[in-house]
Amino acid sequence: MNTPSAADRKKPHHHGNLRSALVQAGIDLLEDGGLPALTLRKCAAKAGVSHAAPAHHFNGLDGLKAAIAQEAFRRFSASMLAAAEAGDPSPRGRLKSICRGYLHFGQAHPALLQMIFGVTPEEMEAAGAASPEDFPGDHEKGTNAYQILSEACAPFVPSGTDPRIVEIQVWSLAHGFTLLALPGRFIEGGIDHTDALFDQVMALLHHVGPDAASTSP
Amino acid sequence: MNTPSAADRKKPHHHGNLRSALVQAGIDLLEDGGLPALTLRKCAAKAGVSHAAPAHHFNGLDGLKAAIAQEAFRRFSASMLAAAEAGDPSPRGRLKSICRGYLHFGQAHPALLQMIFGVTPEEMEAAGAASPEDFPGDHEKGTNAYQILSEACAPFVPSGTDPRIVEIQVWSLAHGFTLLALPGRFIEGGIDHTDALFDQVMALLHHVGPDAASTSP
DNA sequence: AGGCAAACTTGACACTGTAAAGATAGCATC
DNA sequence: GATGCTATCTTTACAGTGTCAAGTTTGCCT
Repeated sequence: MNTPSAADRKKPHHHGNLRSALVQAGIDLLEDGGLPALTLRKCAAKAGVSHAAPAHHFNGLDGLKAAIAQEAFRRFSASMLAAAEAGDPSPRGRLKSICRGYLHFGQAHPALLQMIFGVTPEEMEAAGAASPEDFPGDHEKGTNAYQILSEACAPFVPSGTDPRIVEIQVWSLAHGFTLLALPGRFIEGGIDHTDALFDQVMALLHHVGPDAASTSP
Repeated sequence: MNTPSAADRKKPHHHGNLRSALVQAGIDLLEDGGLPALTLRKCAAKAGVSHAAPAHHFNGLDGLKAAIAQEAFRRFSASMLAAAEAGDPSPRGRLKSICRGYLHFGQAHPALLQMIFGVTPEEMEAAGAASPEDFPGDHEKGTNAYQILSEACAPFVPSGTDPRIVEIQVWSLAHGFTLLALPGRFIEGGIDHTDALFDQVMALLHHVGPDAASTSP
C-alpha cells in the first residue's frame, strides 16, 4: 500500500509520466550524438522539466543509464524475435535469422547496443538490481533476448552436454562480429558487404550441434 | 621543424617527457576506477603539471584517449605475442594460445580493452588518423595484433578463399567471448570456470580450415 | 477541511573540458 | 654573448556537467 507495487502504473501529478518520457528523451539523445550526448540536464530539457527532476525518478545518472539499457534491451529482444518469426522457420534458419537480427540491430542502433552491453555494475546497482542476471527485466515470457537465443540453440545441443556451451558459441560469434562491424570500427565496408561477410563468418555454425557436418542448410 | 618527426624523442624543457607520463597516468587512472576516472585534470595532477598542460600534447581529451588506446593496443599485441610464443608451437596450438591471450588480457585489463575497441572516430581524428586502419600504429614488424592473428590464421585458410573470413571468424569468437566474460558482465563464474568454458567454446575452431569451409551453404 | 507524501523547482557547489593570455626555458641566429 | 623565437607550461576564466539541500506545488487520503 505505502509502496504501490513499485513497477505499477504510477499516476504522477504534473507530467503525464515523466519516467518513460525521460527514457525516450535519453534514447533520442543517444541515437544522434552517441554516449557523450546523454546528459541528465538535456534529458530534462527535452522532457520540459527542471534540470534536477530526473534524479528523483532514477537514482542519478547511473540509474537513468540503467533504465535506458533496460528499454534498449527490450527493443533489442523484440527486434530479434521479429527477425526470427519473419524468416525461415527451420531450426537452423531460425538461428541464422536471430543472429542476423543481432547484427542489424547493432548497425541500426549502435549506441543502444553499447548501452545494453556496456552497463556497469554501479549502474545496475543504481537501478536496484544486484546481479546482472535479474537485471534486464522481462523474465516472464519468451521476450528475453537470452531466452530467445537459448530456445533457438536448443535443437543443436548434443544430449548430455551443457546447453550453455552452444549458446555461448553462437552468442560470442554474433556479438563479436556485430561489435567489430560497428560503423567506423574495425571491419570496413558498407552494410551489404558486411552482410555478405557475416553470412560467411556465420558458416562456422554449420558445425555446431550433433548433426553438425551432415545436414545441409 | 614544426613537427620534429612526431614520434621522435622530444626533449621538453621542464618535464622529462610529459607525453608518455600523461599516457601512463591515464592508464593508471583507468585501471583502477574505470572509464569515468579518466580525466585530463587528474592525469595532469598525477604527472605533477598544471591542469591545462595535457591539452597541448594531445588534442584535448579525445586525443589523450586515442593516445592511451594506442599504447593499450601496443600492450595488447605484446601480450598476445607472448602468449603465442610461450605455448604449443603447432599451428592449432598457436592459434589457441593467441585466443587465450586475448581473453586473459581482457580479464586483467578490462578498461584497456574497452579503450582499444571503444575508440570513436572523433578520438581517432583528434589523434591525427583519419581511418581506423592506419590508426593503431606499429605497422612495421609483426607487433600489430591483427597481423599476429592473421599469421596465426594463415595455416587454416582454404586456398582460393579470402583469408579475412577465417580471421574474422576467429576474431569474432574470441572478441565476443572476452567481452561477454568481462568481470561483472553476462557470463558468470570465476576465472578458472571461465577458462574452462572458453576452451569448450573455442572448440568450434576445430572445424575451421580447408575441410570445414568446403561445406556448401 | 486538514494534513501528508510524492513530484517537481530553485539555488548552490564541486568538478569537468576548453580556450585565451601570460610566463619560462631552451635553441638558433646574428 | 646578446637577441629573438618557439614550444612548453601556467594562470585565469567560462560554460556545462552531476548532485545535494531546501523550498514549492500538487494530488490523494483520512
